[in-house]
Amino acid sequence: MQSVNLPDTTETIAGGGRIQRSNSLVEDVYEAIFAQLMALKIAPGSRITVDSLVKEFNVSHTPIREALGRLEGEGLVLKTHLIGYRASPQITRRRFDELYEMRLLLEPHCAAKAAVAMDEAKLNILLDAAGVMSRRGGKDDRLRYSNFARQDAIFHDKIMEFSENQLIRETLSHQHTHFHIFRLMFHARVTEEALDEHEAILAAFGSADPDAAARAMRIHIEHSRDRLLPAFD
Amino acid sequence: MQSVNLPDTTETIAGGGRIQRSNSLVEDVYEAIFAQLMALKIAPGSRITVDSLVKEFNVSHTPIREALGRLEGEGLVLKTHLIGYRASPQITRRRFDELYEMRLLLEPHCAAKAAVAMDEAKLNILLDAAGVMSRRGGKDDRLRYSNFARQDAIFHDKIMEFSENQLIRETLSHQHTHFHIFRLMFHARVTEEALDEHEAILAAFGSADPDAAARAMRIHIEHSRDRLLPAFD
DNA sequence: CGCTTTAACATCGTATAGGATATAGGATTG
DNA sequence: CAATCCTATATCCTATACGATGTTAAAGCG
Repeated sequence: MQSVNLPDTTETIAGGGRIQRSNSLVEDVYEAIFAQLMALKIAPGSRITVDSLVKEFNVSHTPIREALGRLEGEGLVLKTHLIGYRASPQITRRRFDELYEMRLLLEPHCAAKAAVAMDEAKLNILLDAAGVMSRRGGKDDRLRYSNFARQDAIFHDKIMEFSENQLIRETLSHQHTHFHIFRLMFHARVTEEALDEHEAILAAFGSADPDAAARAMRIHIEHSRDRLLPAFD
Repeated sequence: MQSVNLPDTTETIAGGGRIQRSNSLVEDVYEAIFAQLMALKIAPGSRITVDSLVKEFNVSHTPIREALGRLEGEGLVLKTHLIGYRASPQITRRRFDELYEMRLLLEPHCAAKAAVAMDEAKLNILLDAAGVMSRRGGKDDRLRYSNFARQDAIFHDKIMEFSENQLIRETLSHQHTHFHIFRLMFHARVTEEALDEHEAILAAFGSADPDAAARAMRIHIEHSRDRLLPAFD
């Protein structure tokens, strides 16, 4: 009788009548640790002992070790022999620069491709993701930023999806997990600027203009970089 | 008393006198499975049962599961609950296209950066990696291709290293593992063309010309793609 | 005060057992 | 004869106990 005190993902039935098979314990444990990393409940660099997770989740060593191995493969945790696991350290300034250099190489190009493939359905999805409607929704700053971070992630991810390069999409999405932790650590404030930039990208999509989309995306990423840069001071 | 019948990586002493601590069993098992995947001893898509590895390596379930988890995190194996692990399936045509699209976005840019940062020491490393000396070395076609594949990988990786973006380097290196398996499956023949293209890149590096380097890299990748494309017929 | 020794502790790995599920092959039934 | 059901085996999944080994930190000594 084991129980992972977590979002209950055991045996859900989708609308189509398809039975979504219940996840394995490894899966649940993985999700649980992942969520704790993303929520900073486990701080970057801090140690993660198997035993503490055993007690916390009420499961045995086996599935926890396997889940930690998977997290290690994804680069979210590190392992040192005979010392144990620890959360990956905070992103460095150097890594930050590298990430933005890569984003600038990939995302404008993909934005241009997405603009070509744009149609009304996709545009609506992006409008929704950008949260144009709920722009002035937040009162609490922290909650507001949390919402923005999620929206921003979905917005970019959807554009990558529409650009029809799954590999690039996965690559950036993977990097985003690290980046998300970095942003949360400094709970950067949402600036109206970022939302304006999103709308500029949307405008380019609206007119299905690939060059304008690439340009708007480039500017957005560059400004995003510059907004976050002070975090390293 | 357990023994992984594998390249003996237990306790090596580097030149500097530093003691490289003996790897954990998980590490050894990971390396062993990885090597088998890269050597096609485990075919893409084929099942990988824990028990068979237990018998083969003479170790218990625990480190094997942890190592398999790590491989899963890296995308080299897939897991289905209550069915088990299997090697990731062969790369699809679609994925192949996506990979080359991404390479074309990243590598020419990095080649240009590398050209700017080029000096004699780096150039010599690249000349060595390109195997300019041993160009006509191989007699056996298969062995010859195996050598070329390794050289090509190192050549590109070194260029990424010199372009000083570790993230891009890691990203491409990671993709290369999948790509390597694909290439081996079709044991493509080495063409003199590829070696000529490498030398064209080297020439651009020799004159520290970033534009020429980017151009040569772009051409090389495009040709590489076209050479491998017939594999999908 | 600094170094060495030692003891407590944590991690790593082994071995084993039992429950759950998938897959294959045979038996039953229409 | 074909389709369905059922049983048996292999495999996976998890839990648990134990031993081996290395780390860590405190204690002792020069």
